[in-house]
Amino acid sequence: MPELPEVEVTRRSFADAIAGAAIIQVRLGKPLRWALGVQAEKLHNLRISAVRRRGKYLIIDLSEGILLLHLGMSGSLRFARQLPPPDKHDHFDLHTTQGILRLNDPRRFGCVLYATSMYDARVMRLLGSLGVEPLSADFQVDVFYQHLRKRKAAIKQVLLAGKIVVGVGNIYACEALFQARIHPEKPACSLSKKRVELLWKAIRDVLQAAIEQGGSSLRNYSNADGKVGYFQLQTMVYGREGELCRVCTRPIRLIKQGQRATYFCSSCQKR
DNA sequence: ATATCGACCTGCTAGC
DNA sequence: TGCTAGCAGGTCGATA
Repeated sequence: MPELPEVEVTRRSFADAIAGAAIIQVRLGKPLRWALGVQAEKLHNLRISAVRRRGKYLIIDLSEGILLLHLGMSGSLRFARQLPPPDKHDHFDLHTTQGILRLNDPRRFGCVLYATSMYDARVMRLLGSLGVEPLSADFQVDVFYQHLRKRKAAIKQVLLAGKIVVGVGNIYACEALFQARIHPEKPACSLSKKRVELLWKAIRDVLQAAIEQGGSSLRNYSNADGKVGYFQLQTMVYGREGELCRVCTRPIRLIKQGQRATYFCSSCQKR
C-alpha cells in the first residue's frame, strides 16, 4: 500500500494530535516482521515529542528512544480518542493520554521497533543505506545524474531499490517514468542528462501531487483520520494494462521487472 | 559492490 | 457456486 505519499499523509494526519502525549499502555497482536525489541512495559510513561518520516519509515520520537514504524505492503494507522476493540489484523495499539494509535496490517510485512536512539544498530542497518529524500533540497539533479551514471540496471529497478532516492514505490515509479517519457527497462546509466532532469522533476511532481491529494487509495488505504485518498483515480499507467494511453491513445502495456509489475506506454516511453 | 531471487503473510479476484 | 492459482502498495538477506 504505502509509498512515500501515503506515509507522509498518514504522518500529517496524527503528528500534531499525538505530540506531547504520554504512553499509558501497549497492546501487541500477532508478530510483525520484527519483534518490538523491548518489553512493552518499558514504554510506559514515555512521552511522544514528534513524529518524523524517513523514506517509508515513520519515526516516533520519545522522551527516551524512538519507535521505528513501517507499514509494509498492507499496513495503515489510525489515531483517535477511542477505537473499537481490536480486530484480527490490529497488531499494535499504543494507548496514550491523547488517544490510541493503532496499526492494522493484514499481511504483517510491517514493523514497529523500539530503539534507544537513532544510532541503535538495528535502526542504522535499516535506515543507513537509504537514498536521499526526494522532496528535500538535498535531492539535487546533478548528484542524481552522477549516481544513475554508475548503475547498469534498469531505471525502474534502480528507483525501486531506494538506494539513490527513497520513497518511490511501484505506483509512483511507473507514473514518474511515464511523465518523463522514459522506458522502464532503459539502463539507468544510459539516460541523458536531459532525461534525468525530466525524471528528477517528475518524481518530485508525482509525489507532491499525490501528497496533496491525500495519497493513493488502491485497495483500502486510509490515513490515521480514516479518510481515503484518491490518487488512483488519475494514474496515467499504473493498473491500466490494455487501457488506452491518456496521451497517445495506444494501449498501456504490462511487463515484469524483478517479479514486479511495470506498466508503461511503449509509444510514449521509448528505449 | 551489484544484481537476482526467495521469503515473509493474508486477502482478493480471475478463470475454470 | 466453489476451488485454485496468481497477484498485490515493500524490502530484507542469502547467493553468485
